Amino acid sequence: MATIYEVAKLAGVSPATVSRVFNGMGVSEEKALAVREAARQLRFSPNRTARTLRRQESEVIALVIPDIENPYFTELARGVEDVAQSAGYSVVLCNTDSDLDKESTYLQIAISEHMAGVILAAASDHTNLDDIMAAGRPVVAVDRGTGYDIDGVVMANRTAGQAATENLVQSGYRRIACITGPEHIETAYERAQGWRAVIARNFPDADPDELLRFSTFRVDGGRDVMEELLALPEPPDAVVAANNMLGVGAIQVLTEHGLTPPRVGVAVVGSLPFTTLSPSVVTVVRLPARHMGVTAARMLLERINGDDQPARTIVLRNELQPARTAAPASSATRSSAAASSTVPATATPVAAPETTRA
Amino acid sequence: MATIYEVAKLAGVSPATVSRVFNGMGVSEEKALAVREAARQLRFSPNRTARTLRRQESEVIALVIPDIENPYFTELARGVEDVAQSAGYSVVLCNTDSDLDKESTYLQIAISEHMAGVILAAASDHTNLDDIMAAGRPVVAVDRGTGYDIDGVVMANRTAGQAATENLVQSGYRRIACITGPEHIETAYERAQGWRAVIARNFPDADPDELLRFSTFRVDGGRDVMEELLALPEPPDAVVAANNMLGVGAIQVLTEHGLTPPRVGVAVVGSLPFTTLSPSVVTVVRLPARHMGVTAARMLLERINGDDQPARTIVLRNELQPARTAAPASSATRSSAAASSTVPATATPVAAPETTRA
DNA sequence: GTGAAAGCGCTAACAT
DNA sequence: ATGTTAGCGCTTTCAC
Repeated sequence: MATIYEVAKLAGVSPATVSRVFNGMGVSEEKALAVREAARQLRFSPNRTARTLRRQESEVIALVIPDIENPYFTELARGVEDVAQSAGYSVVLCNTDSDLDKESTYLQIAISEHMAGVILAAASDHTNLDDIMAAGRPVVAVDRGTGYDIDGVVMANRTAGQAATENLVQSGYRRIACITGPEHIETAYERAQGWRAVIARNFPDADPDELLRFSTFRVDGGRDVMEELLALPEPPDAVVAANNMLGVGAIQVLTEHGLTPPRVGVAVVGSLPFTTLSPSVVTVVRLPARHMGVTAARMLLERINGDDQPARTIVLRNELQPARTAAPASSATRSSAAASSTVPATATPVAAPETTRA
Repeated sequence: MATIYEVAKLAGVSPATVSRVFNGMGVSEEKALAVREAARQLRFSPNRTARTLRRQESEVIALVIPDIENPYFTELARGVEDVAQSAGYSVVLCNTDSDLDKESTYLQIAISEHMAGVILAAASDHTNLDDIMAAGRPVVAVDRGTGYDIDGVVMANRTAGQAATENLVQSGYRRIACITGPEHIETAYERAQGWRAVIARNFPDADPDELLRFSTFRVDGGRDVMEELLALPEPPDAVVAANNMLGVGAIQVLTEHGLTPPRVGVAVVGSLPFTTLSPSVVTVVRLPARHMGVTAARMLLERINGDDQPARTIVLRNELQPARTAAPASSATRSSAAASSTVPATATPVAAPETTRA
């Protein structure tokens, strides 16, 4: 590739002038034109590596996520991308596979490539950010906290778990299980806490943890644990899945056992973008993943531009999309309120964020 | 961050020696130890930007895809990642949204960041690779060709379209529509060609294109076009969806109309990882996306390492997973062969690649 | 085996 | 407004 020196020579100016043209500094119209023409002829495109080395900062931001195959995270990625792109940044996606080593490798790369900042959905609560903080790179946490005092955007997880569970209770289910992710992941724990609270309130005599299962946040995890629950002497009549993947796994297993919802009630925290269920047989607590990405990207850009106000945490509100069908007749009383609170399947709700200072 | 100069001073050696230690060149055991210790103390990590500028090559490869929200491409990404990682390369994912401008921006970045190579699922057949070829960066095409004489890995698209259609014919369906992607995308066109061939052979009197629809390769596209088909005076009794997203959209609409498969037959080219359908009511032609990623990454690494044999194209074989249920009784004769060729829902077939020289 | 020194392509003082 | 120049941190000849 051509360099600014070659362009400068062809245009009859100094390298500095070429650089100025490409960085929007003050250059006379005449010379600017000559430079652009020369650059075009030589198919010149500035060497970002050299620029980054010199400037000590690149125009790329890293989005570090635990599972690229989870539509929740790809939706998040779209939000980040859209904001970043229009601000002139490119986004590189790093998939950690929930592996702390991979995650720390990517964070190290972010440092040593002088990336402008990082948006991180931490692999666990043990993620170490010492180095990247020391390097002065802004980091925004998404989906999960980190234990560091940094900006973050999270879902209202406890509320989401509660809403999902309450909906099942109101539909008349009475043995409601909960399938969630690894206990050391904040979202998994908090959504389960929401479930716990509703169960304790409605069924004070129930052994709270008999029907609670920690697993992975993946389809397989949902499958395994659902099988386990069905094999119980007294299986549940409904289940809360703490994320989309678990929900898919659980529904698959139920379907295979001939227990398609609503024969067994299902409520899922998270959207199911690629399911093909008949309209709304499962309750969904929609998580505004795209919006989370947009918000996080905006916060990161602010930090990149030097904003140094105290760290903020933004909690995004979720939206309940109740199932249209209620529990089968064999189940107990069902509130008529539940049946009436339906929502068209095609509704595209807008998530309103509620802001909190950390 | 610390530099090699600081490490060198602390270890009592020259910067060159520090560099050698970190690049596995011959250095005495004694000095190597001192360097490592100094590096540890200073939390030194080599500056990749400087290295890349000097070496004119970085250890990252770009994976450029049209839709990061499509599970087919994320599965592909996993394959690429696994191979790349174990070879010491990191992968950055670039989402073009099927937009030629975004795509060309990313290709430009790949050049100017001196990336080691690119794996590209082209946004269309108009993708311009002149610059990146001129820069001497290896490019491997995946999923779709590019019009350039470069390495590639593709699915057997025509065969896949045929297999999907044939399965519906054998199940007794007789008015079989085809929903496919944009005509200028190779995979969309070829899968439709497979459908065309089977229809022409079995129903020579049918107007071949009455039931053919080009759309986008997205859920919405599948929905819109499925609605259109159902509104026909004589709607189809079955449909071939040319990719996973179209399949999801089509099935959603059918379900909403109370026409859940197999009342209307559905065959999909591509896997449906997140569906929750009862076991195998739709026929799936499984596409080995992960395998495609693995293969492409291996080819790219060979090129990066200087291999300069003629360009190769590898065609991956697909695998038919027939629906377990056949057409409803209202449909015409159904071959008993179809009913017997079932496959357990849990089977995880291994895709065998077949190699071809371009 | 080891060190000295040049230079990758760019940007940002500084000087004019 | 424009040119000159030093230097970002590393790798790699070239001497020794």
